[in-house]
Amino acid sequence: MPRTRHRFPVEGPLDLSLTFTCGQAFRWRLEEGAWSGVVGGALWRASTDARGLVVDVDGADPGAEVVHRYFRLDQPPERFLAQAEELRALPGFAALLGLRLLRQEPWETLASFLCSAASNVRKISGGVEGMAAAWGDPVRGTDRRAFPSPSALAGAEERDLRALGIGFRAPYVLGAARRVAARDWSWEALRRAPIEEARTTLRTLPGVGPKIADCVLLFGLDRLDTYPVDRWIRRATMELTASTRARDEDLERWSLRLGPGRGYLQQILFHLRRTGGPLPALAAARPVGRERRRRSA
DNA sequence: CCACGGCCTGATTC
DNA sequence: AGAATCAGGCCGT
Repeated sequence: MPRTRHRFPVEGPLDLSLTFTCGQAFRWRLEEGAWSGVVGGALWRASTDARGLVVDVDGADPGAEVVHRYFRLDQPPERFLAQAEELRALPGFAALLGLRLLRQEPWETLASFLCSAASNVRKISGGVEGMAAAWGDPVRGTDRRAFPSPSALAGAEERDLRALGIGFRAPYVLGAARRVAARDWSWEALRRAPIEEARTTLRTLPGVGPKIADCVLLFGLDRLDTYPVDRWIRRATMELTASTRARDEDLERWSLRLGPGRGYLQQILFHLRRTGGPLPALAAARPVGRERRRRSA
């Protein structure tokens, strides 16, 4: 079986464990000391050594450039911190800079996050892996399968999807697969569209609201100028700004100050809040949204 | 515009 | 133990 080894020097910290388990991707697992995951039609095995990142590919090799881009090695973390001096100083923040935002395939990202509503990483992974097992093409030389195409999934029966444990999300995945498989759907157009237009288009898909639309843009369409507001980010941002009555929309507007790389910061804040508990208010904190006016004396 | 309950299901909590 | 309760939302009312 074909196997290709790619090596890359890495600028800045890289923490594969954090990167694969932080909840942006769902098909990576630790096996025999290396992280292995299916990307496209091949099995990748990733590890680090003193010289940087090592990726062994089983199956059709996509080429070094594709692997390099997948790991976003062209954009080291430092690049995203220019407008986030205050966040850098948060306890525990610096240790998370090894988290890298992957560039994933948009359809797989969409299907995965459709399964994320009121769920958790473990359960989402089960659903995603189950879809691959049932409708994906085998990866030669391995026991795993590629994530199925929209048209492959569009032909599935809802009960078979439900059998994977994704529950009420099954019709969303099916409906979205059918729409995306249609001729008039274009991921490339979405990549180039103004951000609001892209969000609006994504939200026409069943099961896609503001949060999932932003996740697809952030993780699947290389749009780091998004700030998906979920439960955890809501809490984190409210605490950072000392707010009590902010709407998601207000929190998102606040995030604009974090700059065009705010999506990366969002993922770090997500992990920080989820694993570390409440965050301290920033020095310059000012409540956002519909706070009651302080009565003047 | 806002608030609320329902939705599958499995893990955690009481 | 067996019954609530809760999860990285969305949708309809």
